[in-house]
Amino acid sequence: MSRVFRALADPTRRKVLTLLRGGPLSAGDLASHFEISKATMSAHFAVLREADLVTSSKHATTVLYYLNLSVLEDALLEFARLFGIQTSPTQSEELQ
Amino acid sequence: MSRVFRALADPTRRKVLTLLRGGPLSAGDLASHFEISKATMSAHFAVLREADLVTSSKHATTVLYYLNLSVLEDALLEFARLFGIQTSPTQSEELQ
DNA sequence: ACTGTATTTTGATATTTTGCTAAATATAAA
DNA sequence: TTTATATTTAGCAAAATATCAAAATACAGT
Repeated sequence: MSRVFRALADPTRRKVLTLLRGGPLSAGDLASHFEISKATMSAHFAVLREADLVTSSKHATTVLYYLNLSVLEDALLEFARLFGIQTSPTQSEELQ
Repeated sequence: MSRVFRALADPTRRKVLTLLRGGPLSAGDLASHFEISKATMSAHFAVLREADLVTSSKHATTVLYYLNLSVLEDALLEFARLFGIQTSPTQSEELQ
């Protein structure tokens, strides 16, 4: 929980996540959207991985990053639950 | 946005917010739930105030803290919108 | 005016975060 | 095997954060 919020507290990392909404992107493609060194971007990716907000896979020399939407959804629900804010039921909950 | 997530990244501050769900509490009452100095708690309150997650009012020597639920709700909606996660409409949206 | 209570501010220290450059790693291609 | 490309790791500096004890502030009651 803390790790997810901490990851979301940085605007660069939030933008990375929104870029990944459109589908997986490589580390380099993601980095090209920012004026920040690739080494620093790599550190941001590590924070996102540790929060389990993204996963990665390596193909040849490029590393692809994927958005882990389910962790975001869980964080959102936990957030809502913590403060008694009502949200719509999830699909899996409706199936019960 | 960053300030709200950063404020939520700390477990002490999250617990303060959940304690305030039951209604306003004084700085001292809030502090009594933690094994942390009052000076440090005061710093946590300042972070929550800067994120606009709480407001405060002074009565004589005691400072009362109030949960600002609407800011939490807005943050939750923004969070959901950012990632295209569906939520139920708010009451005010239904009234339009 | 003095005393006691509640809270915040200040000053100090330790840790974490964010950023950089340079070096290391891994892989593909020539 | 050398070279080029993509990415991460290492090492470092500056800024931000978390914590405390002690001092300062604000107010109520005596």
